[in-house]
Amino acid sequence: MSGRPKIFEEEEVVGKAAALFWLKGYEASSTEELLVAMGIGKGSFYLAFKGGKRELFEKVLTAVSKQELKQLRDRLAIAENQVEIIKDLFRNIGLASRETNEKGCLFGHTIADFSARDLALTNIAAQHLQQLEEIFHQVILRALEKGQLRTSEDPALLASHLITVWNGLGISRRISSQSGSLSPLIEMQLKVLL
Amino acid sequence: MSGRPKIFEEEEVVGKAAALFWLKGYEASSTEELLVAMGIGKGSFYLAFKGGKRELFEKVLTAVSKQELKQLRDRLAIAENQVEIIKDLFRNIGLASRETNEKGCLFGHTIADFSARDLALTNIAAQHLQQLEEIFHQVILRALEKGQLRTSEDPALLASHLITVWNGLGISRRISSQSGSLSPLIEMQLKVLL
DNA sequence: ATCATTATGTACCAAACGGTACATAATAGG
DNA sequence: CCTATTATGTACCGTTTGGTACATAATGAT
Repeated sequence: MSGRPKIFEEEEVVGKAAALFWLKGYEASSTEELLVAMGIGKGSFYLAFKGGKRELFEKVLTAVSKQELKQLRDRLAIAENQVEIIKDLFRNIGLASRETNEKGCLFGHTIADFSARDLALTNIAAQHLQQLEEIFHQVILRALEKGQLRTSEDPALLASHLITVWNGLGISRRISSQSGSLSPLIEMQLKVLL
Repeated sequence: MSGRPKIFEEEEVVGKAAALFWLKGYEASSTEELLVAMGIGKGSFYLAFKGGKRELFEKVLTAVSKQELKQLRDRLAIAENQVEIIKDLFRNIGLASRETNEKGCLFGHTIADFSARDLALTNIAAQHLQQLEEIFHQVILRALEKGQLRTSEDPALLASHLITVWNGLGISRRISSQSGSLSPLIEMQLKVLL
């Protein structure tokens, strides 16, 4: 039944590859570098990921998406004031370290990179953003019901707007000189959630 | 003094290269493809652009930046209501064709691509956005003086915010299904300029 | 112990990449 | 018309790329 044992777990090496892709982008991360980062050899890699680098990136995208969405949903599930959780999501961009900020948003980056040449990957990234938008939407709707929010804007548009700002900040954060410099901007931007 | 005549103008081929870079990004545009798009051979190319592909891209960035900023400044110079010009800039994203939209924002894209590996190119793109932001800033200040604008937000922050939205829309437009679908969102976003 | 099975590391490879070398062509000046 | 000068096209090249082939190692089952 079972031969030589694996020396790695897929989830783990996908995570390590994610860090590199996130930092350097797809093309600029060579397979060699990725193997070093993942700590496995070519033999193991191409056995586990028959589709090579592209399949790896696809798995990275879905894994990161799943993880980020779960993390957010978990936080929302136990929160008294869900809107504050969303706001904190944005505030954290302002507070994050320089290294974290230089990574920007993996999904925005992916769309920029691939929208002209790989529909499948673009769709995965687009879907992530759509799901994030849907979460924003639901939070806004519930907050309106509870009277925690007194905006007169269309909740769906408001959610779209937040995604726009999210993606925009994903670029701004990459070129913001110091950690914290985006905070005043973000605070202003969050006034749409009053 | 002068030998064999050139069969191309630098400005012209830089423009043609820009279209390809803009559509496909830096890495995905091979030198071969670029040469075809520009309509010149390797000999001419490497004579005119000693720095090769990278120098070409740098010239593309500066050329597009210069052109776009000039166009905007010219429009502002003859406008009665400058704020409307800025608003139209955003509205045009909503109205643009699918092909135009798929190009997204060259400068945002460049930052995403290069911020982790090429400071010089990143800076050119960042500078463009800063100049755009400065234009927004000035327009807002003047509109406030003239009483054309009655916002209580800090003009500098407002300009930063507009750049954020600009960059965010640069991503959204790449995945928006149909032309025009972003317009309601953009109209809502422009309410910060009241 | 041997065998089937699965994983690993290494040697190897074809293709594409960006870039160079160089022979040749077209102009202006003398 | 010859020469200096500049531009062009083509043949070529070294590297790097992502990827494959294969011999070998480690396990469970019999």
